[in-house]
This record gives sequence, structure tokens and C-alpha cells, in this order.
Amino acid sequence: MLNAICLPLGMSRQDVVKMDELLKERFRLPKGGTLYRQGDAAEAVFGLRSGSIKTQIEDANGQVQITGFLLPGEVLGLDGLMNERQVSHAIALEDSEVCIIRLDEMDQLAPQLPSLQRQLRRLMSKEISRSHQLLLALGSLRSEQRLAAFLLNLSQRLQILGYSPYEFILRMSREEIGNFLGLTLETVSRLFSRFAREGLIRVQQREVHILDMSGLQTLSGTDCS
Amino acid sequence: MLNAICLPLGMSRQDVVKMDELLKERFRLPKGGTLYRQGDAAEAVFGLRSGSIKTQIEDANGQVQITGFLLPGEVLGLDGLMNERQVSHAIALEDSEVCIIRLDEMDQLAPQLPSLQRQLRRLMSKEISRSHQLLLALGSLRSEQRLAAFLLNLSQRLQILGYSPYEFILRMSREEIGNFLGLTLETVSRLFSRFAREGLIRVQQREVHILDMSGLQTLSGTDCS
DNA sequence: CGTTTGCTTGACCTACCTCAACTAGCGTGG
DNA sequence: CCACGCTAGTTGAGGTAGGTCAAGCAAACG
Repeated sequence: MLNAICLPLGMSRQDVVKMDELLKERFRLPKGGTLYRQGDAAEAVFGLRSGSIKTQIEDANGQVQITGFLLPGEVLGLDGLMNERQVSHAIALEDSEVCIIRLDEMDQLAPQLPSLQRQLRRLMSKEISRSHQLLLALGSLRSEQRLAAFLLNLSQRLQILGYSPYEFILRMSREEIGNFLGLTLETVSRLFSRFAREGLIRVQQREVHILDMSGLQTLSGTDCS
Repeated sequence: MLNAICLPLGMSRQDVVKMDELLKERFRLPKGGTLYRQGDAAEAVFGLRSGSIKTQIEDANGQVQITGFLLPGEVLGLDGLMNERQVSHAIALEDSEVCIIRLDEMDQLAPQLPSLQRQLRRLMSKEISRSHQLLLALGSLRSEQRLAAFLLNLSQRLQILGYSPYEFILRMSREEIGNFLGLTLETVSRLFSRFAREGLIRVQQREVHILDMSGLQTLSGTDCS
């Protein structure tokens, strides 16, 4: 049941049993703790079981870009499989728990578990298209649209996890949101205030209430799909 | 020899022979032709053998974002493996030739060819970190840095293919470059003129000569790595 | 050889950034 | 428990990078 959180999709009963082998290894990560750093050896991917984690890359000048905020059930470390080196940092936004999926173990199980390979492929593909979506946002949406889309995305993912899509706690700071969306913290703050003033949301510190979901969708340009 | 272009890295001799099976299917694509469209069934990935291709996504409002310019030896369609549906368009920038790698065929070969799976994994991982890099560019670089980085990246990839890194023909319009980098065509044009004025490059229409590689590197912020 | 398409350049504008001051929580130690 | 300091967030004023609009030009194309 809980295993489903790690690599959830389309597996037979006995496959899941075999999977158990892979997922036996767990790891607790305190708030602010680093799961891995850019340059580390990458011999595993990680399934987030609880908590939340940000991933970020850093260029030669120390310029940082957050590439994702991960929620339980999501998988990280997929970008490190190219050269078995991590190319990003993964930092816990709150106390978190991950399971470790070692690649060599996975490859040993592969012949008996073709669905596992396909599953990993699907996850990687999803991450590719997710970051392409993000490119669209950074490349061509205006600030208000970016933040609206960000909130809606978060809301949706929390709903999938069984939480209310209408009220939630942001695990990240304004600065982190801004960095992620290619904006400054001031702009993010102003937008929160403005959205609240316009009755779209209610916000108090990191607690967000979505009052007008379809209003946000209209704003983000996501609704007419 | 030419097969190496399709899935090049780290394979034994006999593995390559088996690979041949997979790659027998070729396809010619005229300039402007569409290899696949968003929504198409995705049962294969494609290796670009010659020419160049752009990939782009389109949102509900028709907003387009180019996510990549592909050169020979590079693989596309990796973002469609999530739901066996293409999530992007692939359009030829010039007459091109692709080889087709069907996923079901690949999965059949998988038991005999574990390296193939690993190779695909590496390619997908590379695409993930490439788009994360791109996020960094769109999120936090200034226009001049983006264009400089773009030119350097192109130059590098062409050099790997055996072409001169100092002079090449852009296969894409100013508008396409602008869209890719999150800028307008006017800004791109102005930057080309400015780079030329400053002696960094010589540019005449789509023909680019890089005169001061390290100058470009300094500008892009890539040099001090 | 005219038409179309892509590129350049200029003038102006605005969305977002920068800088700065102020405020609210929140943890810590006296 | 309060006072203090610290960090995160808010808000304002003003500046600027890059967008928009518009005109002109050069290649490419039928």
C-alpha cells in the first residue's frame, strides 16, 4: 500500500512483491538536510515518501535555479543517471523520508521485472515534459500567470495525495518560489497580496486558501484546454 | 560506423550488430515537415541522422515554446514515453533523415541487450538535465548571456560532429532563437548586431563566425567552471 | 522583377527588478 | 515570560532591460 507511493503505476501483484526488495532501504532527512549534492556519485534514485524536497542546480558563478519542488510519491535523482553523477542538489524543505532505489539492484531485477524498466522510463519521460512545461512558463508567461499556474499545480498535486486542493501550507519561502518561477521575492509577495486583494486567494504567511479556483485558471491561461 | 550516430555510447561490437536490427528503419523528412505532432501516438523514439529538427510544445492558448534544436546524433521523442502520446511537435528545419527506434522492438531485445536500456536511460537523463540547464538560463540569465550561451552550445555540438566550431550556418530564424531563449526576435537581432559591433562575432544573415570565443564565454558566464 | 518573408534599426513603453524602509513572526537566552 | 535579535515577508519609489510598434531594407522565391 505504502509501497505504491514509491513507484506507483500499473504493476501486477507479484511484481509489487518483488519491488519490495528494492524499496526496503529507507532514509530520514531533517529539514534543511541535503539528500545529495551536485557532483556526488549517483547510484540510485529516490522516492519521496513523506515531506517535501527542492531540487536545484548551480552554475559556475554560483547562480542557483530551483528546478522542482517534490511532494510525496514523486521521484528524484533522475537527472543524475547520465554519468552516474548528480547534476543537482536535493534539499529537504521539511523533515522528510525517502526510499532508495539502487540502480544496480534494479538492473539485476530487470529481467524478471520488465514493467519496472518501463515504469522508470515513464517517470523520466514525465520529468522531461514537466521541465518543458516549465520552460514554456519561464519563456512566455507573465509573472501573474506563472504564480497562478504554480498555485494551481501545487493544488492539483496535493489533491491527488488526498489533501484539500483549496487550502495548504507552502513549504517554501517567497524567495524560493521566485527563484523557481524566474521572479524576485518582491514580485511574488506583491502578487500574493494582489491575488488576495482581488479575492482569488486568502494568504497568511505560508498558509494559502484558494477562494476562486476558476479565476486562477482563467488568469493562468490553463482553463480553455 | 554510421549506426554509431543513432545510439552511440559504450556498446560492444556484437551489441552494435543487434542494434542494427532496431535501426534498419529510416525516414526522410523535408524542410518544414513534421515528424510528429502533439497528441500523436508515441510508439517510438527517433535518432536524427542528418539535418536538424526543432521540438516545441504548445499550450491551450496556442502559446508555443521551442524546447530544443536537434543536431545529428541526437535523439528525440523522449518526452512522449509517459503516456505513449507525443507531448510536443517535431519539425524539420531543413531536409533531414531520422531512424526510428520502436519501443516494442526495443523491449523485445532488452533481455539480450541490457546496455541498450542503460543507454536509453542515459539519454533521457541527459535530456532532463539539459532542460534544467535551460531553465537556469531562462530563469536567471540576461538576454546577452542567453544568446552567448546559445551560440557557444551550438558551436560545441557542431565541433563534436566534426564541423568547425568557429563558423556555421544557423538553421533557425531569429524568431525561433528568440522563442527558444524567451526573448523577442528584435532583441535577438539587436544582440547579434551588438556582438558583431563588439568584435565577438561576424554575422551575415544566418552565417555566423565566432571571432572571440573566450569573449563569448566570459559574457555567458560559462568560462570560470 | 515584383512579392513575400526575414532581418535590422529606431523610438517609446512597461513589467519587472532594485533598493530601501518597515513590519510580523519566531526562536533563543536571560 | 519577556526582550531581543533574526529571518521572512510586505510595501513603496524609482530605474531599466527588454518588449512593442513601426518603418525600412535585403534576400529569397516564384
